[in-house]
Amino acid sequence: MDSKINLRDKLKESTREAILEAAVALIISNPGELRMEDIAARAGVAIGTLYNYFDNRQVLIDTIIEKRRAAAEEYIRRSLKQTEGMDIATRLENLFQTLVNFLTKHKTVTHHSLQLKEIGENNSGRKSFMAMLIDYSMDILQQALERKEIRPEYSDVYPSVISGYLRGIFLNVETTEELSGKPDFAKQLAGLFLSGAGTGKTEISELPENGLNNHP
Amino acid sequence: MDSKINLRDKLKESTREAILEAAVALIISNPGELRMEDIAARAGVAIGTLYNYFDNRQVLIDTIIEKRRAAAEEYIRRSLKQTEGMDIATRLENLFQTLVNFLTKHKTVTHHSLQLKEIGENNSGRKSFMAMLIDYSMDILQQALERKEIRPEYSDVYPSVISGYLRGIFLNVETTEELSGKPDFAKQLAGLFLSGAGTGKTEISELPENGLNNHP
Amino acid sequence: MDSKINLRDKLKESTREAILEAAVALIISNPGELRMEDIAARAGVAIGTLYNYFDNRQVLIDTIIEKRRAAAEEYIRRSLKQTEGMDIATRLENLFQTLVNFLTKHKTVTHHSLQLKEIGENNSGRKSFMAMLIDYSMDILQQALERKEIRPEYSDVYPSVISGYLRGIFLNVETTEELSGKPDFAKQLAGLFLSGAGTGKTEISELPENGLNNHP
Amino acid sequence: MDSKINLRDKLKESTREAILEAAVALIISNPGELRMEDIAARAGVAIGTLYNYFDNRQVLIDTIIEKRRAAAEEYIRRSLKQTEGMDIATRLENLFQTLVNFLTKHKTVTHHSLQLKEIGENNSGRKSFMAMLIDYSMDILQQALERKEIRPEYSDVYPSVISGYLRGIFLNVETTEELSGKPDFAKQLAGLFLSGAGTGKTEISELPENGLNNHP
DNA sequence: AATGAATGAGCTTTCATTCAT
DNA sequence: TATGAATGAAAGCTCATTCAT
Repeated sequence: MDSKINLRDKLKESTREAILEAAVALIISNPGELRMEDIAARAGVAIGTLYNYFDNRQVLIDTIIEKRRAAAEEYIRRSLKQTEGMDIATRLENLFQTLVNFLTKHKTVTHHSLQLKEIGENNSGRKSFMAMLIDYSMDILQQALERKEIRPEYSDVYPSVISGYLRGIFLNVETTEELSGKPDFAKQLAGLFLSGAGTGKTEISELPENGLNNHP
Repeated sequence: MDSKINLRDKLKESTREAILEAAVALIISNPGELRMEDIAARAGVAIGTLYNYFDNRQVLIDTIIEKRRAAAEEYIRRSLKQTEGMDIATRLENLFQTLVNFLTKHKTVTHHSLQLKEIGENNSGRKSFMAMLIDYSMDILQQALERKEIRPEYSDVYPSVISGYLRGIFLNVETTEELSGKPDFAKQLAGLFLSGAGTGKTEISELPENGLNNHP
Repeated sequence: MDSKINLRDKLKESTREAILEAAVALIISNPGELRMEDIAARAGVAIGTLYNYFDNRQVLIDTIIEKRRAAAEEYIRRSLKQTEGMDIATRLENLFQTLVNFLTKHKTVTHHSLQLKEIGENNSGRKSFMAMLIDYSMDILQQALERKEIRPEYSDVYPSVISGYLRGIFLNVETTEELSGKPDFAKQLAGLFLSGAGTGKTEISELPENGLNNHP
Repeated sequence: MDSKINLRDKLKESTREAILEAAVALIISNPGELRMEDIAARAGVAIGTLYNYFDNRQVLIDTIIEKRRAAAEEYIRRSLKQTEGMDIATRLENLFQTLVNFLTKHKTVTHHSLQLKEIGENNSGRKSFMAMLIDYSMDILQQALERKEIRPEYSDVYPSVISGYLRGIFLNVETTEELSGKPDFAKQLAGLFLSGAGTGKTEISELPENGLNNHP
């Protein structure tokens, strides 16, 4: 009787997973549309079954997004632990590389699940995923600032730039068909961030001066 | 007869504009929903009239996005012309500042029009807007490379990083209530890009070496 | 142009009426079920058209009930005015007869529309229809009491008994196929109410004494 | 073996009772809705179990109504036996008082079970309950007629009026919070029925004449 | 006998689009 | 050209009923 219950629970869990997988597959093949009927058909169950596992469409979508986010967080958290206390260059490279690795593995799903229009309607979508990444980044930068590994005069723009880098990685993985071929991508990003692109031929004018006037 | 036709065209054009303006107003007030009936009501015309000017809903949306993109392009093109031939620091700062200015002025509209769910379904949305910006940026970087103002060894990541900076600007404008207050934002971004964040305390390991092993 | 608008309004009104009539017909043929699809089919319009005239199913139903109630009230109010100030026998007979007449005319519809399960959910259903009738009856009895035409010692039960009489009329009309045949029905009701059924052979025991003990 | 079967039957019967009680409880708490799932949950059994005892939902509902009706019949039948052969005043008062007592005890259940929308769909609902009461009343009146205790000229309206009185009692119990307080209610009803409300100030015009003309 | 996950017909409601006036 | 009532496919969701375990 005990094994019977376990078996039933297992079946139940696999139905639930089948539904989620079907939904994910549909999101990938056609993001922006996700009909309950299609999910049911793809999962090989009746429409009513969907509602035995998820109260409504939005809950199903939120579940997918949250699972994805939790997986990403766990993946990244474990990876970043490896470089705890190390220097900024190492940590930054590791962060970038970890994100590349994760996105490469879950490319389309993560990308598309983050594009669902419903995302704007709950708070556990893109914002929290990015927020998590930025939080980790800020921790790293904070430590580096305390260790005087990075220049304090750019503190104001670090958040924007780092979030930009992260988004740049998203974009890069999305648009790059071949996942291989750019093994140094993360290292280069970290290097560029730390050492800058300039060759010294052109000096940056002092910061306090206000530069060009752009026309309205 | 000729002037009559012009007048008629002008009238027609103003109805068209009224429709577009109504749609934009609605997008701002409630992105993610855009009903033809509401657009017609707001524009003060009948639903049928919408279809006299736009074949269908998607065409109307595409028109809004394209207008926005074209306006941005014109704005940015004219601004960048001012720094043609100048040094990379000046040009980059100008590019960033121009984008800040444009986004600040058209904040909500650009932001929301880029969020419409329909965007994912055609190729003339965010991608083309970003693509335009990246194209301009690449021109600037290409010139800088030729002038040896920036380091060639990071060539591979410049596109990602620059698109990251641009996205960082988007994000910054979106989340910053006060448009003033960070007058040096663009200058700092340019400075960070060119001179780097590092203080030299930590050296970047040589590029060709492959760094950390992230767990699968 | 003016006539055009009028024509359109007229058409619109007739569509509205057609929908209501279709719904009423369906209620009669099968009370307890009322599908929007069937209403549309019977009215000869599309489902969407129903929603151009009524926000939702419940509003449509409420409209039917309210129309019926308003018609009844108007009918009864006008009829009762004829006997204002007359003696209780005349007024009571008139009230009963009026109700008989009205129900006979609108038999099934009134009956069935008052049975729709949705009635319990709004306050304008059976309760207000009966309440209206009882109010009118109480006015009549009150006047009779003041004129000493009826006995004050039964005051407590008049409301119950009168509402019972009214319900009895409902039932009688419902179950009587032939509307003719009982022309004296209302007069007899009034007579029975006023003069009682007893022949005097059996006296009613004095009121204050408490009668039989029923088993629990 | 025989006792084993009995035990099994008894167990089965108690499950059956649990289901019916659960359904009744739900009807009371929310008449107009009665979901099989809720009944099962409340009864502490699985949905499938409901179908082991009742072929379908309608049968379950009919069973509840029929049980209620049978209980009422038994209650009333036993009570009326006490006054067999007595005079009309006593018997009528007893009938009314018995109904008051029964309804007071089972107020909500009877009330609500008679409101179920499904009632309209079968013939064993309100009609049969009322029909039973009317049958008993008619027996009483028939005996009174034979004994010349009541006037034969109103014979036609006695059924309607009696059913009206009975309905009046229903209404009175439904709307009266305090069950006590009107100890003479039944007695007064009987008195009013037998002796009439009139004081003689106004005579009822002779019956055969047709009264007022109501407008169509 | 009991279970409860699975079923799917059926229902309400939405809204882009059409077309007669 | 402008109008807006009519359209109806499409979607989300419910719940009585079934049946393998």
